[in-house]
Amino acid sequence: MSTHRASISDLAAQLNLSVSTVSRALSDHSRISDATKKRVWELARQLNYQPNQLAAALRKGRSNTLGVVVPHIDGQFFALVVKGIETIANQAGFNVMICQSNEDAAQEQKNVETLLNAQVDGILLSLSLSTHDFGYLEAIRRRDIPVVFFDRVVESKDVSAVVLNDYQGGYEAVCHLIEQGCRQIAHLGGPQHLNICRNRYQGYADALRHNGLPIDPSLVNFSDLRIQDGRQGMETLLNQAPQLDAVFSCNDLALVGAMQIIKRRGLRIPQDVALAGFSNELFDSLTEPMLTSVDQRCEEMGRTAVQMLLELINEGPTKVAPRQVVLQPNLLIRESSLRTDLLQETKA
Amino acid sequence: MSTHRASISDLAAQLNLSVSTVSRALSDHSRISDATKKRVWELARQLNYQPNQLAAALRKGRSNTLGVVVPHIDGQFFALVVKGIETIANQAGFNVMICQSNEDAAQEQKNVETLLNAQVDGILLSLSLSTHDFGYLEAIRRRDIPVVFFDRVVESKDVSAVVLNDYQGGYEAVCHLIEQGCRQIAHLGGPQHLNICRNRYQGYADALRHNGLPIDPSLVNFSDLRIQDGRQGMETLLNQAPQLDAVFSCNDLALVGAMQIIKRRGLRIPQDVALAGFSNELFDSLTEPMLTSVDQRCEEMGRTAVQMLLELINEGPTKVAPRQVVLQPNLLIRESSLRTDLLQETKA
DNA sequence: ATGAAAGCGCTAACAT
DNA sequence: ATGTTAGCGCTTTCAT
Repeated sequence: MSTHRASISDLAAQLNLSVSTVSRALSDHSRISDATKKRVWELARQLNYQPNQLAAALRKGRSNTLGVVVPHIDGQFFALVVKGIETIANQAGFNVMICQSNEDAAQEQKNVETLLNAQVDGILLSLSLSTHDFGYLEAIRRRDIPVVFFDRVVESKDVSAVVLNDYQGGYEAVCHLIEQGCRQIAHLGGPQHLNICRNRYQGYADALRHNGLPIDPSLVNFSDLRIQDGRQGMETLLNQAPQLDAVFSCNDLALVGAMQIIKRRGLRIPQDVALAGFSNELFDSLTEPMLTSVDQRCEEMGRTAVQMLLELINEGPTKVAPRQVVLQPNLLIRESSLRTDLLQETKA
Repeated sequence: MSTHRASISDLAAQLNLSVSTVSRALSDHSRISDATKKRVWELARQLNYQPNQLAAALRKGRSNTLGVVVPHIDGQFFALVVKGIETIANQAGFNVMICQSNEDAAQEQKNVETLLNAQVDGILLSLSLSTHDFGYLEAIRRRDIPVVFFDRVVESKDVSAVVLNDYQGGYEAVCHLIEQGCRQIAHLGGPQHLNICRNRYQGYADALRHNGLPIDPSLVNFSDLRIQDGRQGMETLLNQAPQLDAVFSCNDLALVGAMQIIKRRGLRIPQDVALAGFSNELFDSLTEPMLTSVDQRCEEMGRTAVQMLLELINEGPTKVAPRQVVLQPNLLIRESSLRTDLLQETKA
């Protein structure tokens, strides 16, 4: 017995049928007799027939494969988004090819080309931090391959995209701190050329304003939000505004740094200083106290993005108008901000 | 101008050449004149010709795609392994398709079938926790598709695999604790039916033995190693062996739980109790004190596994004998175990 | 140095 | 209900 893989024509030959009949039988075509179908299926099982998807893809002009480009796959956020993408894509019978741009615009462009050459049916794309020139995206449009952006998106009404409402996340977190009785709320902000950081800051500012609180520049510190930036930022804030009673951070890493400084100074969390961050990182439940944070609904973002993409693929990119979906964030209240007894720990 | 994608025959028609000549020119065949090559390349550039890899793959019987099956993609470990895999695979001109089994044996089998149907040239596989029946792997062998296992492997000399030396990791961590002056070293162990947990425990036991220390059952606690297991395990250990002066944990999550209990009891780390864990999780540098841990060389594992797979693909699976690569772990010493002044913080 | 022709395995008109 | 035929875009023998 050879190691030869059974093909449709093998089945056809053994059954004295034409390849087309076998092909139809395999796909349960309505005008093939039940008897024939049974014979075909039985032999296919026996010979362990597996369709050659490459050939089918070539013929049909459709690979049943989706391409994904993310800045990186390590780190909680994109890993979860990808998980969401895979779940839905597989359910719909699509394979997924994942590429990492490593935050590099050139690599991102190469990734896209790779995916196009692999004849993917659609692309899910989250831009690298260094991508400023979007010209190369023309290549995708020229090929009529649908694209859906997620999280890091081209800000345009002409593209399909799904993003989180970062503004709302900041707004809710700060409102929560105010509800807990905080009145001097500081902010650790990120690079303001990034829309997510800008929006979170805007949410912070508006929450203060709507509650009749002033925006005090000495309560705001911008940085790159690494852990050491959080430490340094907190030192600065405590020096120039020792009366502060809460911190809202644009990410959780900087918040951990801030927390270290606060503890070191002998201040109590949340009684003296309440803390809230952004991203609901895994470690938020490992610190003491556990950190309140805005959840970004990563998996949902992934699921939504694929659903939009599948729609574009099935309807044809010209028929469906581009739209922008905005997901609502989910504030997870933990010990670091809860001054009352009720501890609301939702999900993870 | 149509949205039609240029194909080889388009180029051939426009240049009054045959498709075969154009095909050869594009692949820089030696017996095509430089003049012709230049004409072909020029027009290809103009028309933005992109080869249809599907067609080439069908013809060549080679898809230039590798399949990867991991238990899950979130979580530091596999994300980093995948990163390593992608790096090398892309360098070698291979695409990568990633599937998640979600620790489910049935899903894992489906993933493998999906990859085989997608005509991948090789498969990288890390087994799910629930995989006990390896019969389905026969399907891969029947197709002569090379496979390399990593981390969670089939323990057999007949398969190619790359794993970490978990025994050595446990051994080194415990030797380090002994060097720091600890003599009553406790162990938080994982499920002993998992070879990684068993090996780490063996490393612990042998390190004690080789240093003339007794193995005291009241210093050992087995669990599933979630954070709450770590807390509970530590309570138990401290109750039944209050004299303990160090803990080696089979993973870092349980160690965090243990740390919380130790702090709560007012014991100092590392002066009263020194701590060492396993996996070098991201949060190890966020806790106070920072946690000593055994790094698993995730990216290197990924890189090594692809290299082995590419070798199998290029040489043919029958020509290269299966081999098992064992990577040496890397102990990262941080504050939680360092009783002297020298703080050795290597890499991240 | 170039061309003609076959074929990878499949699907889908277009017959009958 | 089944068969015939063409072709997806490419590579590769075999000619010349």
